[in-house]
Amino acid sequence: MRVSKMLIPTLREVPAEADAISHQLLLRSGMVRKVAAGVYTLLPLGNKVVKKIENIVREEMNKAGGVELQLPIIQPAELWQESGRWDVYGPEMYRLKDRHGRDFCLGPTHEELITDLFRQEVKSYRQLPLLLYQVHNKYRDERRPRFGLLRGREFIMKDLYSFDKDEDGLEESYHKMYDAYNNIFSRCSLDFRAVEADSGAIGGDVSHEFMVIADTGEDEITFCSGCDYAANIDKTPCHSSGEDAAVEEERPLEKKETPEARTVQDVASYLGVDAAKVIKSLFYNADGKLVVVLVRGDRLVNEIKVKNYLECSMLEPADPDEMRNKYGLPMGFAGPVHLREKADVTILADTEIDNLTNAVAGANKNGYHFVNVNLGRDFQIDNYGDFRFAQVGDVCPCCGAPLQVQHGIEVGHIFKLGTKYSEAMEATIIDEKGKEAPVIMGCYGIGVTRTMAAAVEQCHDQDGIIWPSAISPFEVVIMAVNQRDEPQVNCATEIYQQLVAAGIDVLYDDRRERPGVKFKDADLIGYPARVVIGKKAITEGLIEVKWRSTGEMSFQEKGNIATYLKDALASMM
RNA sequence: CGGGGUGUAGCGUAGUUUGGUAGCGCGCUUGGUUUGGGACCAAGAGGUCGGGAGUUCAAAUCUCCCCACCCCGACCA
Repeated sequence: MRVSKMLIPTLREVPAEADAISHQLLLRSGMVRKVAAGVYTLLPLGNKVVKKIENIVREEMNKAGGVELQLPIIQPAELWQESGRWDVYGPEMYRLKDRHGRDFCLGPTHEELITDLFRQEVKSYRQLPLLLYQVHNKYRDERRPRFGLLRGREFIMKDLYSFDKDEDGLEESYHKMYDAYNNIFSRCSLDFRAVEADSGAIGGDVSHEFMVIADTGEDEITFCSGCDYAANIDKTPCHSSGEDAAVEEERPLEKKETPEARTVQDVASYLGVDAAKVIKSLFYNADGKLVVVLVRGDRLVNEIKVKNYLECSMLEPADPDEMRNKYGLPMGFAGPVHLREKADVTILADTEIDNLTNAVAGANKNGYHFVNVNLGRDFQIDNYGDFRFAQVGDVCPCCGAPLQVQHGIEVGHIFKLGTKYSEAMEATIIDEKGKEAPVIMGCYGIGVTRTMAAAVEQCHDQDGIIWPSAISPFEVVIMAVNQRDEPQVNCATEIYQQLVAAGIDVLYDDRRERPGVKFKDADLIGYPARVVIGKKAITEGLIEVKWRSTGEMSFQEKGNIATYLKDALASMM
């Protein structure tokens, strides 16, 4: 392909709307353009990257026994009503009506459609296992699309659904996908990690996320320095570190004035104590019931753990006005002591609260805190539990070694669904004994466009993108220093044709631009290899090759160039 | 949805406080010179100043309403 026939609108300056580095570079390198918030056009180069990722995904899915099909984007409401998700999904789902007033949605996901297809077409265990997948657009009206392609409202996803006759079959399908996902992201040359994850609203008990490691990632993951353990921080269990506070004699409860000290930090510094000595009391509305969660002042409440413990469908911070007006509990000064006298409230305490002696807690009076608060003597709780977020240095739940924390971008997520959808939608199969039972399902997603953006987040420098060769829009860019110099042009054309013939994905920058412009664009776009035809090529038959990732430059014999590039690129895969 | 911010040519921006009829850099077009890291000279084209209403002799600038986009939070298979 020649640049003169492409559309590669590179930008010299960073568009003001882009903050995330991948967003900036994808715009500047002429790969994508924004159409609306979270909606993007893939320009030729961006489209090519997407196709390369999709092909890797397809190859690995097919290798694992997957079969590709394509489900519609427009989906009838009836199927969603059947699964119960029409009412549950909320405003994130794009809903529309046809001319007859019938309800439809733009598919945010495809469990309903695949389950519907399955129940109509598959009846017998003999047809299982079945792994069906598609690579298609998904639509989610995110409250806040952000970071360019990392969180869009329209995006490309590969989703595969597994159908098995029993748990063992599901286990096998799940492992096939787990392995395939590892292969996919390895082939994309990404630094990633598979981590245990919360299965969330989709249901099921086992779930893994595939995280591309990047400081800018929205997710946090914990991993062990001593063993293989790795998990989403939402899911990481916290065990007591064993470092019980030094045994201290309980001192008498005392109320102290702490004007304007609302945050743990304020209170701790005002009273001159460590934040870990303060009991943080966070009030929640859990399906309409008031709940307070107590954690140490230096800890954060993990609302997912609270929600899972309470088995409630809604958990949100209690309304400060209601707290004050209805119960007389002032925000910032509320605490567990004498709390029950004021409100009917469930009191949950993180396990670490048990270790506190002579702690500090809000006095439920504006401008006051209690000091020397002791559990049992001064307040009671309903239950202990693990309600906090893990932190760096916490003990690994598997081996006890200290945990590390990194940020990541979720590019893949695999779930065991079980019978959630097959039961709701009566997708059953006949087993060996002639008995009818709901089919056992799993679902496995990869965000394709997100993977492209994640790769850029991870692979770039101050000059631009550094594509891993497997997903680069082209493997090699070739150019003449002077596109008006006939010998150079002839030589460049000749080598370009050689490379094409050798099966290398090569782009010829045949623009009559000055070399600096073409060099800058090559660096910005990030082709793995750059071939330059200069004077030396004409006088000595030596061709310059420069590698984007290392900056390494060398001269190759004109006759060897295709072989050299082919070998070098192969060794990078 | 709450908080904050920004909308001026394709991109980046000045001008807004203190109202006087829009400027700069890059890019684009034409001609010429140049050709190993975003060239130079000359001549040009390109703007409903996000939209609407209002105040005023006069609005990019002041007032009100709306919209879009970005950031933080909440939310999220």
